[in-house]
Amino acid sequence: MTVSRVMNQTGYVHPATREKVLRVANEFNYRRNGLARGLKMQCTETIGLVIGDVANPFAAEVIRGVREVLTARGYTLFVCVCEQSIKEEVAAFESLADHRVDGIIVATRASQSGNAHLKKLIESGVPVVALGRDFAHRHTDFVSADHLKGGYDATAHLIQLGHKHIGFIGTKQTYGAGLKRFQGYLEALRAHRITPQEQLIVGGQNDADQTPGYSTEEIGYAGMNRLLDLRKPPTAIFARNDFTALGAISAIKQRGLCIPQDVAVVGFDDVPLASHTSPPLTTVFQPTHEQGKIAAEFMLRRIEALEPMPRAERVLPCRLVIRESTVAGGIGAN
Amino acid sequence: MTVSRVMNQTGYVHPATREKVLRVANEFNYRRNGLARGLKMQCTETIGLVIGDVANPFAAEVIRGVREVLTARGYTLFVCVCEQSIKEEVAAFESLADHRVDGIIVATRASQSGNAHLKKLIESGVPVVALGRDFAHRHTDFVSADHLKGGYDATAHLIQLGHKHIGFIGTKQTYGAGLKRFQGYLEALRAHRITPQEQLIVGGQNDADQTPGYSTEEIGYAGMNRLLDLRKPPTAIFARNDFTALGAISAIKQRGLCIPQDVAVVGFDDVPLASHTSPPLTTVFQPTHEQGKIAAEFMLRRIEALEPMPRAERVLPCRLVIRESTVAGGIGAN
DNA sequence: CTGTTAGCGCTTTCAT
DNA sequence: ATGAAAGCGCTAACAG
Repeated sequence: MTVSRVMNQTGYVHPATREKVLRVANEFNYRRNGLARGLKMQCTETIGLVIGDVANPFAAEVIRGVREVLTARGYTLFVCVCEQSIKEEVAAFESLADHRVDGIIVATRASQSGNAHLKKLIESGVPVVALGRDFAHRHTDFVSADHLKGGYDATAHLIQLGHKHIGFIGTKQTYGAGLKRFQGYLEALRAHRITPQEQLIVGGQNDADQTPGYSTEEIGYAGMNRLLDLRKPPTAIFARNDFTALGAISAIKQRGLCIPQDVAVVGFDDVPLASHTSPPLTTVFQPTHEQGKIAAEFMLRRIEALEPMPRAERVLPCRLVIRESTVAGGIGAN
Repeated sequence: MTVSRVMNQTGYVHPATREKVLRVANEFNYRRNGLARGLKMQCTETIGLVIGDVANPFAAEVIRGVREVLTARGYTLFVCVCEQSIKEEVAAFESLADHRVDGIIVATRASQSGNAHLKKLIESGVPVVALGRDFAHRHTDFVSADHLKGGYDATAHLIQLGHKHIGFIGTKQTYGAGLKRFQGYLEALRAHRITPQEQLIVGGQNDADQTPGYSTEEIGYAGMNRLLDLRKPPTAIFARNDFTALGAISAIKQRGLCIPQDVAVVGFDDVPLASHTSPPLTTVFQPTHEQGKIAAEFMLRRIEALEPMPRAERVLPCRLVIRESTVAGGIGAN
């Protein structure tokens, strides 16, 4: 008991006794048992973050934002990665819940079974915040960027430059940010009286419930080649994310075509690399770090509220960043 | 007790009772308490991975490799990220140890204070495996790529192409992979009777004990500009990693110089993007995924051994990947 | 086949 | 200023 008082710096302990305790503790490499503590206290001061693809800069930024807020408040973040399948995502939920984290921030792509499981989790009393992922629940906060508007703006930008034949590259999805961006693309076309054309839309097969991963360079490269093989290839491309855009750029250059003169390209995310490609990539910036911070704040508020709180929502605006991959004349264009 | 038997599928339980238990458990959203279980069992079937910079593809690959092995054996991986400071790294160690993970894989950059803390951890009985990080301890396994030889090979490749004036770009370090690569650079120069020149070596200041982060495009870009401003700029560059190399490429192109004719560039890591840059980047591949797998295997072996095991070491070979940033003629060169 | 006892290491409360 | 008792939820070992 005295040891407990010394370790937690709580209650009165004789200075000499404290010294002795600390000395002996150090000598025997004593370390308090967080399991026993958590068991007694009914909280672990620990938050879990479930994320799909750590390779994506998006993940890194989210983690940074979340951590920034959590560590400042004395919480520890445990990140669970699940890139292979929904099964692993569910396993991550189970693990975190088993180990009694105080809350779970979910930043994976939504899916039927994932959502179902999440709902059970919430009903068993675990505070949950959804980040950039469709999930509606009365007791779950939600933060995301406005992917729909971002997709719309990117496409409208191309249209305003005079393009009418605009392709879309990216894994087809039934959920999530990718779908929203695609919908933005469709809406922008329709708003400008351009009929979307099936053959201008390419990407992986519809495997949303199988692979939580992101669209890659490979998909961009392969997709672009498919588009360039058309009798009437597009004069502009909206790629679902920057990596896919880079793959597309690679394919375009390989055919000796010029960007943006022959084909203009827009990406999404504004990864650090986007300003260093040649030509620098026009893209849509999303405030990832900010999303992480807000998710963490939502979570802490939820935990520290004694009673179940109503849902909080926050959708942050994206911002079109125009570079030389759509508008010629910059130094970096070639 | 009967509930415990049902949940763990151990011992004999009457089928009817089992049914009833499961039904009620489901109804009340029962979930076993991992804290209590861990407290009793003295193990949590959980491994911690401490990593510095998740933004780096290296991290993603390590995680994939580690996870692959751990999940197959029923362990859960908790990733702790610490990008800001050694202080955060130490906090991550503390947290993981407090929560009684069964072992800790450390993949941050080595540092004085980090190492000291790690030593205490090991002495308190936590199994530790070091990945790609200098750390010598009798009871700690070690796995890494051969960064020294990789750096040597990259530099030797440039020398064999006829270059004598070869620059190095990357944060200066006193520990870790970056230092090894730099040493490889120096050794290769000396082996070919070229005297290293101070002004050809650029990078951030020596802040190894402060920022566990990696060398970035910004450093590459700024460093390259510094080198190009010299009266006699280098004809070839070895960059500490691919991102730094990309920054350098960006700077070179911006001056209207050609790669590899005016300046040849070699990176390190072979990130997925390296084959998609223009020109495609010559770089040194390191088997990151493999390192993750081996680290996890070492860890499990160590955990499952009843007695303290002697140190195991494994240094994996790197492989030079020659592309058009050093040898002209490829399609992607421009 | 099921229940009882004890104890994992901690903290809250109450006594000294 | 320190200690004793009780209990957090679980499981190993032993009854029944």
